[in-house]
Amino acid sequence: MSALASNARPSIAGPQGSLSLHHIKVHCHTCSLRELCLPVGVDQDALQQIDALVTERIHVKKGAALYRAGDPFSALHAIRVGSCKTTVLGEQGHEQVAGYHMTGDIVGMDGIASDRYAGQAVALEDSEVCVLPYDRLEELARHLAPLHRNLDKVLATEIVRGHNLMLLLGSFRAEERLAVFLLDLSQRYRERGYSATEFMLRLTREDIGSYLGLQLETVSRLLSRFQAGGLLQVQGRLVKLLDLPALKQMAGDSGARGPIVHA
Amino acid sequence: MSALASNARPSIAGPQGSLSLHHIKVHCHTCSLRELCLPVGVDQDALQQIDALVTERIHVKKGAALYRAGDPFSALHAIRVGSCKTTVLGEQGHEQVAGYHMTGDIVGMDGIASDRYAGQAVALEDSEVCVLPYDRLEELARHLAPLHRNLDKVLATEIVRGHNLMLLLGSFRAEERLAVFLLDLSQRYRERGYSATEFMLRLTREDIGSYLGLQLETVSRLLSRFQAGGLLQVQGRLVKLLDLPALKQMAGDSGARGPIVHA
DNA sequence: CGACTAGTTGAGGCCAGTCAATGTTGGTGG
DNA sequence: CCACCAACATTGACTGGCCTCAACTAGTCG
Repeated sequence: MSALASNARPSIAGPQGSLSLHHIKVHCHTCSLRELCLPVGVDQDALQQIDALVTERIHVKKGAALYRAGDPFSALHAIRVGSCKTTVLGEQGHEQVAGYHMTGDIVGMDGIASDRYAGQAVALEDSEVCVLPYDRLEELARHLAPLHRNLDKVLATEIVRGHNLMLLLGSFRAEERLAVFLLDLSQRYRERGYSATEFMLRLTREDIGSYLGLQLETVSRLLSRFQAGGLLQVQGRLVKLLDLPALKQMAGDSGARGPIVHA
Repeated sequence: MSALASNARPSIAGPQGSLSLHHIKVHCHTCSLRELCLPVGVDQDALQQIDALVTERIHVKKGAALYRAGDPFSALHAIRVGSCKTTVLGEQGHEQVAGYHMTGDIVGMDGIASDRYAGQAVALEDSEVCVLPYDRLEELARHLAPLHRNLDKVLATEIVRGHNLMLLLGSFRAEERLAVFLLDLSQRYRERGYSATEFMLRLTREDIGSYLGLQLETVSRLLSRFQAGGLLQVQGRLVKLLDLPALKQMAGDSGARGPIVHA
């Protein structure tokens, strides 16, 4: 229904031929994600060098893992088409969703710290991923200051994302968390040129709950409640946001953990 | 009482004189944190270069901020003596403790993402901090591969710390969170040569609660409960861990959000 | 069509939040 | 030195938000 339900993209065939039906040649400088992904703001020459180190652009089936917890770390992964969830693993095997990632996002940074991935990344739909070998990336970054800077920013942004999530999990009540989650999705879809008000949830209720520190029943109930209140419309995984201002108010205006205002 | 209650350190005077009473000259290569801080594993020559970029080693009074939310980002801060807490700031002004940092830790990474600090860092006692100008650090890292690697690891470790905290806040119950917190402190004090079982909490109950997503009353109650159960002894901020195995079991054995076992 | 997974909704209970009163500690100035 | 004050901490009583358990419905895929 919505534009983003499909991942159709404009032509991605490069100008220099050599494209087969089953394996279309993709390059950074012809990729529509140029402005979202790692190479923002680098010049043409640098772009080609970055392109050269992306040796693999792999297809990942829905439900398959880009990498697993404990795998030796070797590369970051940039999502070209599709989406995935990342998870953290507790000592006793408990798993929690740590992130939902879409087109242009980079995942796998948790592997840098200990040379092994700490969690796993699982495709939520058939996806296409650029594999960025980390040692070559690091080496290249030494010569390309803008790339170096971008790489550090990507890491730092993930740190900030984590901090904001801590705030969400530590100080927000269930309905605030869900509102923040929906608004975050809305914004990210808009940034990618999709509808900000109508989109498909690629995560199950359970995954959303895991991500937000809630039970799946709570998520389901809240969505129903939001719908009853005219904030949105839900039909399975399809969500239509009807009242963004009200959602924004719910997401924060009351102040985190503020006194409950009985309306 | 305990060794770690004081921050007394062995002599820090360098060999090359030039030390005044009020401003003792400190250098990376004579700093006792060499093995904990940024320059782990770099050679003598590189160490001198890192040392050269640390233009300031500032003293921060208890309660004073190393940096504030919104300040333009210019430097990372390495804690040489003392400790601090870092916080995240919500849109509506709500503040939550995001980290407790001690000797050798590096703070201020949240500023890299947007060239402004997202939260603030506040000293919990009179402390001494090395200021690491970021642009010079980045520049130097381009020539010193080991430093580059260390810097990235520091960032990545912060990412993993964030992920683990998400897990803690999203999937653990109150007593599990507190047990994890205490064990984390225990381990970090041990790594620094202090007692792993007897230490001073530098955070108030409120700060601990904020960090763990709990109310201060809950923290207080839990500490009392732990004491009643013989797990530890508390007297204000002084904590003596009496039963580490039991604490560890409480921290995870039940499995996060696992079924409550009525003993 | 049956088995399975995902989602919804209801009933009830518990963990932790909230409100409130009291105790304790540490710093400051008379 | 001690009185005083403010910040920090403890404990109790009560409440309520979210979890837990459970039954039922709606799609999906072999």
